[in-house]
Order: sequence, then C-alpha cells, then structure tokens
Amino acid sequence: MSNLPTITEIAKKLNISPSTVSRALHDHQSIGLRTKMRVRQLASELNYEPNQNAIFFQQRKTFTIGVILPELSEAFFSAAFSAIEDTSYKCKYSVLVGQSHDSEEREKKIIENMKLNRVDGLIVSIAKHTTSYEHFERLKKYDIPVVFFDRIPNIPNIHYVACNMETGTMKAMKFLLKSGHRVIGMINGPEKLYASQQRVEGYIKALRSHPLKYDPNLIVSSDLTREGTERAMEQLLSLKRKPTALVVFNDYVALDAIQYARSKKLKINEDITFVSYSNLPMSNYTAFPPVASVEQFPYQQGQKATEILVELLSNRTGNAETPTYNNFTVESQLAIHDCR
Amino acid sequence: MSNLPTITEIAKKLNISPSTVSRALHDHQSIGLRTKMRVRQLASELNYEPNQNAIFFQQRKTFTIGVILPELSEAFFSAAFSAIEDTSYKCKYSVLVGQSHDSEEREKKIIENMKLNRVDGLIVSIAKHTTSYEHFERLKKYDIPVVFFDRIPNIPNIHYVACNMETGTMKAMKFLLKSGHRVIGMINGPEKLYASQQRVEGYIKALRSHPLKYDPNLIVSSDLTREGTERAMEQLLSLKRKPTALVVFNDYVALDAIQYARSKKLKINEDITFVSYSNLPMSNYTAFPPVASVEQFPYQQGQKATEILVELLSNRTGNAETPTYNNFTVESQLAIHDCR
DNA sequence: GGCGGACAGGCAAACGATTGCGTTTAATTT
DNA sequence: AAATTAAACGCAATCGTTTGCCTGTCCGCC
Repeated sequence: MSNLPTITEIAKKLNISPSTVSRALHDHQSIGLRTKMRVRQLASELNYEPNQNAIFFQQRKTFTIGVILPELSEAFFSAAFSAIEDTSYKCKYSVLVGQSHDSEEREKKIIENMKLNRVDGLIVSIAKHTTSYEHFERLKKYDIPVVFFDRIPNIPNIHYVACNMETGTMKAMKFLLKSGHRVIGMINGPEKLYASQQRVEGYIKALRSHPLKYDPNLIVSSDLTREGTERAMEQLLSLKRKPTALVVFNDYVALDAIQYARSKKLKINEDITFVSYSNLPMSNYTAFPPVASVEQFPYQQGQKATEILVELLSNRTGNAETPTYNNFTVESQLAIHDCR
Repeated sequence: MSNLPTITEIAKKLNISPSTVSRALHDHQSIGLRTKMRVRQLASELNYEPNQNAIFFQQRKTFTIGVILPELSEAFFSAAFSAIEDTSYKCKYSVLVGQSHDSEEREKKIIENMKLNRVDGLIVSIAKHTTSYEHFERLKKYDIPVVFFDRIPNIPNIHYVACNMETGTMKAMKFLLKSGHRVIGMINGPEKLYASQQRVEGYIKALRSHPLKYDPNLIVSSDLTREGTERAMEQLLSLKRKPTALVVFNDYVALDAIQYARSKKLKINEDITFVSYSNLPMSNYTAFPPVASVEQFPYQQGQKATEILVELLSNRTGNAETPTYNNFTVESQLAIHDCR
C-alpha cells in the first residue's frame, strides 16, 4: 500500500548500487546507456517517485518559499498571492503561507514557524501594525532571504517590489486638477508605511508643479478601519476650505468614505469626487465607485517578487559575497472608470 | 553563520549520546532530571532548533496539508482558506496551496505535485470543469486522505464538509413565496456539482410543500461566466410565464444577472427580485444587491474540514481498519439584506 | 545473599537520496 | 608490450533525528 519504491529497491532488483541508480536517473555522464535504460525502465514500471523529504533533508534545502500576508481574503493580496503561487509553481517551488491578520505578534510567530520549517526564502507584505523590523533582520543570520512587496518597511538594504505610489499619486492629482478641482484632500494610510509616505510626496509634488500651495490639514490618516475612515472624513468635512475631491488610500477605504459622504447627503461626483488606489474589480458593481483608481498591479508585483526570490535562491554560492539588494518598481497607472 | 546547532553537537559538548539529548528534549521518562536540565540549558544557549526536514524524513510525515482551490482571489475561497490556515496553524500543521483555476488538468498536476511533496493530507474544493475523479481515487493508494469541502464530487465514500444547500434553497424559496412571488426562476451552476443538484432538490421541495407545480423551464444553468449568466437570463426572460423572482447560484452570478436585468430596463425589486448565495461582504457596497443571500459560512467550512483532516491524520494506526467516512453539513442560513 | 525491578543512559540501525573518491575493465597511445 | 586514460560503476559517508533494545547501577525485599 503505502510502501513506495525507493532507489535502493531498484538497485537490488537490478543488482547494481544505489548510487548508480541515482546517477542514472539524473542522467549522469558516467553511467552507461544500457544501465540508464534498464534503470529508467524499472523505475517507471514500479512507479518510482523520489522521496522529496529525503532530498530536502540531504540537500539542506526545501524548495519551499514562505509567503506572509496581512489578509488573504483581501482582493489585492489574494491576487498577488495567486501570482506568487503561479510563478513558484513554474519554478518548481512550493508555497507555504501564513497570514498575519495585520498583527505584529502573529507575524513574528509565523516567521518563527517558517524558520522552523526551513523555508528557503520569504515573500512578505508586512502587517500594518508592525513597528519594528528586527524579526526580519534576524532572518539574515539564518541565510533566509526576504523579498518584500507592496507593504514594504522603510529601511535600507532590503529586497523589494513595489508600485511607484509617488507617480501614481501625481497622476491621480493631475487628473483631479485638470478636472478643475482646487481643494483636494487625502485620506492616507498608516504613516509608518512607505507607501503612505510616497503618497504624500506625490501629493505635494503635484501641487507644487501646478502650482498650488500645500495645506497640511488636507491630509489625514486612517487606520484603514471603517471607524478610522469615518473619523478622517469627519475631519476633512469640517475644514473651512472644504475639499471638493479626495484621494483615498485604497478602494476599501474609499467605499467606506463614500458611504459616509452619502450619509451626510453629499452628492458623489457633484459635491465631492473620489479617486482611489488599487482598482478592485468590485468597483464595477458598486453604486458609486471612485471616478478613478491607481492600479497597483498585484499580479505583476507578486510575480516579480517571486522571480527575484527564486533568482536569489539559485545564485547562492554560500560564500560571503557582498550582498546586492534588488528592488523593482512597477509603474503605476491611473484607471479612469466610465461612470455611466 | 548558517551552521545551525544539532543534537549531535549538544551531545558532544555534554559528553553524552545523541539519543539521550533527543529524549531529554522530549521529556522522556528514562532521562534523569539533572541531565534534562543540562541539555535544555545548553540547547537554549545555543539557540537549538530541531531540523524539521530531518524529522519529516525520519517520521515519514511532513505535518503539511495541501489545499487545492479553484481561485484564491474569490472571496468565498479566500475566506475558507483563511480558516484553513488559521486552524492548521493551531494544530501545528503547515499549509501548501495550489489553485486549479477551475481547470481539471491543472488540478491533476497540482495533485501530482502535492504527492511528490508528500503532503500528509489534502483539502480540496474541486474545479468546476472537473469531470472525472480518478486522480483523487489514486491518492487512496498512497494513504493520503482527502477532505472535500463546498464543491464536492457526487461520489460515495469520501470525506466532506458542505453546506446544506437543499435546506438553504428551501429557506430562500419560502422567503420569496411569503413575499408573494409565484413564478420563481433559478440560475443554477454546473449540473455536475452536487451543490447544484441540492439546489434543485430544495427548489422542488419548496414548491411541492407550498404547493405549486414545478416547471423545469424555470431552471437554467450558467457556467458561472458573465456570458453564461447573460445567456441564462435571456432564456429566463423570454419565457411566457416570466419569473418575478430569481434564485441565483452565487453572488457573482447574481451581480452579473442584475446588471443584465438593468440593461433590459427591468426595475430591481419591482419587476424582478433576486436572491442569491454566499453573502459576500461586497454586497453591502453594491448598488442593487440581492434582497437576500444564503450564507454558506466559508470560514466554518474551512475550519471543520481542517479539523476532520487533522483528526484523520492523528488517528492513523497504519493497519487496515475499515475506513469510515466523515461528513459534516453546516446548516445554511438566509441573510436578509436591509435595502435602504 | 541472591533476585527482581526501577532508573539512567548508550549503541546502532533506520529513514532515502546524493556524492567524493576509489576501483575495475577495456581501449588507446607510445 | 608497457603505460596511460577513459568509461562505468561501487563504497561508504553524510544529512539530523528517532527508537528498539541492551547494559550498567543501585535499591529494596524475601
């Protein structure tokens, strides 16, 4: 039943040594053609399959990459994860996954777990409540490379893939400015996030290049919960110079913000216009979608991150070379929705 | 650097044998207290961590469960997967995942891969285009138990977790009947799916118990694509006895159907009413959500499936006991949306 | 005094595959 | 004919941990 054939069995049946079998199956040069044939013949007859566990153990490698994400059920991350799975499947890597549920503690535990499981490398999008990065730093000692994507920590010497949120924000701003808006607010995400900082940069640069003066009151942060978003909206709507348009951290936040605005009897696209990020497919179905969305290409990000990691893993010579850090920025793009 | 401490090292430094160290770390009875202390002391000093690969290899177990899903980016599956991850995390299992993208061929390849990776067991929601189940049958020979959930094949002798779609459909139907609808149509999913068959059962039972006569023309299938749904709608709307309400396979299909209805100038909730399944959070944001949705509890399904699998895996005695097949049905529930 | 048994620990095989280094045989060169 | 060499394969160690079985030692008890 569960007694799978091994290399040693094959060897015995053919009266040769296990090493020969192994080499034959790997098409090693120093094995004669007829032996190779006999081995392969028998192997396929017996339905032989190499025991990956034995190989992993022997090679001190698992051909497994760990993925740590905040929430698998969020469309952006599941799209990215889908890409990661697809890409590593192509590269013969397996994928182990854990979700931090945006908790730093959980994130640490998962990392611990991944380390125990001896993953070869990690792809991470950090939890929004993560404040310190030492648990990632420690991985360097274990020779486990980490590639961050989208939610990347703002520290030097890391591998990462991210979308250029600065230019993305500039595109969004220019679109709004062109439409005639002059007082534009922003609901930003947690300030620790690099992506949040980039949004502010883009916001300011767009204003400057127009030129308009920058009013810090027009930028407020949300913790990305519904309540946080409502508080942010409250703040923005209570300003003397009330914004006629808002750039909002992502589509989820935007939908909450829009609902809040409607509850305050504001007319969407008349009294107030929304632009958002990450262009969820669900925007197609919603009643009042943002008029435009900065596409963040989750699939591409996931794919690129995986490719970088695999590259990193295959180029390992073991000796202490000077490490170079890969980063890849995918250019963002503004998707303008047709609001029929 | 990457030279992690091993049991043998610890043994050497303490001048005892590796077996003693192993047993000490496992709190084995036959090891003296002071030796245990010394071992643990040194182990934590050296930051010893057992090499899981070695253990997996030695125990012929991986403590890994494989998960095969159609699409990770679908809310239902990512919620279920989230539960699977959470639950197996608690049970000290790792999760390997693959998505079939609803292709039978891809499904087969993933299974092959999981087999190679020696997963201990599998949790599967089958691809909608899967027609034969031999690739699952084969796994029995390898002693890899499979627990199906939600999308389960309609064959005997399997472990599965599913939502009771029959009673769920009856609840939906009764709700519509109570609201006064007399001609109720159904857009069903692929007929192969057990879940589709159950929906039809519930549909018919609800009619009979009312009693109303059953008109087969009122049930049409969609392949779950937008086009398929539109064809289904076309069929239903061209009937002489036009339905005033529709029970639709899931929320995605419902949203497509509703859009189609609107494009035909039908007024939602006046000319035609929709009831759907699986109560996606996004329904809260959409313009015209179905008035009610049969909640399928993806989280609970995922959790239960994982629990069953873990139970199955820990109860393995190895001898050929008569297998018993676990199945678990979570009762569905009708969520009525407030359409303000 | 001899015996049983509890206690503490060691030996060595086993899990399955890979790989550096040797060994044999036969062919080729000088 | 002797020497060199290439081809084809075997030996044995190795990866790190677990575990069945054995060996002492010490104690208590009849």
